[in-house]
Amino acid sequence: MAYTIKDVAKKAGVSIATVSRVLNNQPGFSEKTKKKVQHVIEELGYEPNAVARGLINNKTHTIGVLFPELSSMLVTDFLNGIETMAHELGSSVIVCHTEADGEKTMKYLQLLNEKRIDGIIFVSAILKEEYYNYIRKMGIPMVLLSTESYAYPVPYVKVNDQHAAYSATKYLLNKGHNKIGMISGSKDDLIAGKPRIMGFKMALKDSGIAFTEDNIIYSKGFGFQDGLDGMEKLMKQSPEISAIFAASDEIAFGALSFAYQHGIKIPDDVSIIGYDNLSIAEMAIPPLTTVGQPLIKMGKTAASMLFEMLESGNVFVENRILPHEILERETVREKR
Amino acid sequence: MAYTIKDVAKKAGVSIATVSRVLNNQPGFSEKTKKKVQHVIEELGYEPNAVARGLINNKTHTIGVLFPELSSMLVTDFLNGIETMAHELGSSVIVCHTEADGEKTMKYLQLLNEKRIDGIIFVSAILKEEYYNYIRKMGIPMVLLSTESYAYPVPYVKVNDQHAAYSATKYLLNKGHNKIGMISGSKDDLIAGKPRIMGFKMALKDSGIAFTEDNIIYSKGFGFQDGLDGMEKLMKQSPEISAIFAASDEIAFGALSFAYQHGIKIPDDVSIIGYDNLSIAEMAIPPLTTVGQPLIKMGKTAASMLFEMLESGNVFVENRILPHEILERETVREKR
DNA sequence: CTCTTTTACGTAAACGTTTACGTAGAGTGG
DNA sequence: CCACTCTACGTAAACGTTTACGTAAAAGAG
Repeated sequence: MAYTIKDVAKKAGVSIATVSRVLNNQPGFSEKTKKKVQHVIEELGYEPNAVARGLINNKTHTIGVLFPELSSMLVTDFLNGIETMAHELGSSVIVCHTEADGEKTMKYLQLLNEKRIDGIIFVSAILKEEYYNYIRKMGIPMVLLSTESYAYPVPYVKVNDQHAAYSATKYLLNKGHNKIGMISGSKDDLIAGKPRIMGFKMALKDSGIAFTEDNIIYSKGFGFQDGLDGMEKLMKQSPEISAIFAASDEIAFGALSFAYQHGIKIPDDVSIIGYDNLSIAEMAIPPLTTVGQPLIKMGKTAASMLFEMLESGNVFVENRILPHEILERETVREKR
Repeated sequence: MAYTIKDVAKKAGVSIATVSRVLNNQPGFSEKTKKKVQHVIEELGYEPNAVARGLINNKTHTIGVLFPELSSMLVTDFLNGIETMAHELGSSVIVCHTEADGEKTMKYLQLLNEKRIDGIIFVSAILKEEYYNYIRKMGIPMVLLSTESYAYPVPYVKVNDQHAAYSATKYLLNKGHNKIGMISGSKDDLIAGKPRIMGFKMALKDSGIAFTEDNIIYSKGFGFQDGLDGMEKLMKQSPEISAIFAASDEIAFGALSFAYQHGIKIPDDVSIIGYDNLSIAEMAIPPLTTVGQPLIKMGKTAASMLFEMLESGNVFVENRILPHEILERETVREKR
């Protein structure tokens, strides 16, 4: 069994209170006893028990992160950012993947509650009433990452999807394209679906280009297969378009693949711009032009916000809208 | 503040011992009091404090996972498997990314020790003496994932890299190629580097093909850039080869990209087989033929092993060599 | 030199559980 | 109806810390 504070106290010939004080740098000990205690600690290799500390301090220095899925490539970077910042601030991260399943999510929340974690980061999913109420009862701070809640006052960090989509579309317009299509995610998705569609439409409108429903494909999700299918439909439905805005990089990969399989040259025949800037975007063939979210930074920011709330005791903190940027690579070409 | 067992006891008119007994289904209470207690629990929404439980039971139902980096695409699937199995078995997962930094790793180990986690999964990195000794002192079980230790008796789960590399090479040979190159990782990497090189050489030898050092490029790591550079060197150095074994999928992507940029047709001019079967392998252009590791399954297996050790109290458990498989897609072609 | 303040501790309670032990009452066998 | 065994509890200690409170000695003020 590992040594306890008692062992240290006994060996150093002081009380456990004194040991605790030097451990936590609280006033009330002389330089001499400090040296003595530290020496014993060193000698025994004593390390304090965070569980016992957690019990009395009501603080576990652990936060929970809920992802809908661990397979999406977005989460890697988010997690990376969160973990880096959390560790920097002295906390550990427990990951949970809910598979976008309400029941599973509630089970996880219960587990996290029992573990008495300090805070929650909720990623890329809709914050249902049930979740919100439960977390509220837990009485710990929460921040949303890459999602937001219209119903509840929960701070979030995101990019402005509508602006970003607007930028992407505008970028294509500026390259001389005027027949532009979009492969969007679900139009019922209020977080990642609708705003991007809105941004797309708005950019067209602002450029005086008529929008027709034929130019947009609504897929179910934001995955590779959706891109593959979406591209097929779009090409059939609107063969005249010369550029496409894909609502995610994975969709763009699907579109790229379909194009490759059917002899459509990218960007010669049609230009494609993606959304996300996943690490593999630059590995694509050809390297994918995309509007990038600062994924790692977003993760870091979410973690910082959480710790800010933790320290200040505030239940709310300012939302953060991080800037997107367009990464010009090789899937978009000026229209001749 | 959340309710405690005392609140439940008082409200139910029993002692805390009784509440604890019904919570843990230990004998010593009547059906009637059980109902009564459960009713109060329901009513208050009481949930036990896992921290207090951890303190007295010396078990936190939490395991730690150490990754060298969270950005590699392998970890997503590993983590997915680990988290799924751990959760199934009632434990949470704390992720740590050590950035392959010894000092950082030790810091993490110390943190995990203080948190009194139940076990450790150590992924894709060399188990240094320092780490091993420390974990040993912690007195908790550990399993290695996608790595192994020659120096210490630690159970691991892996695929047989040498066999897998042999299979990959053999696959190319069977397609009629006899000038085969390899872009390997570091030859000093005893886990992922050397065995794959050995398998490659052995397959050539068994087919009676002379091996020349010109046909192999030793890169530093297993990333995209390594593939890009490696392909360039290889093409310059040995233009006669018709097929390439890439020691990782990311390397293969790099090679694919270089080929694309320089008008080398894959698989018409040269065939490529990768290693890993990352989820993006099938999104490549063209879809990447590769020898696949069952990544998620490996993660699950590692977690199962850890829990087996935890339950049985054994310090050791059988190693698991999981089968690899060749995924035939479109980057390898029969040689005319 | 005396009185007060400060310093440097020690003692013990508290955090929320589990569990060994004790005990009163019910049930059982003869 | 007695002796015994169960059953169904309650009491209190323990897990490893932190911290409020008490106190003796040292330091400082006059």
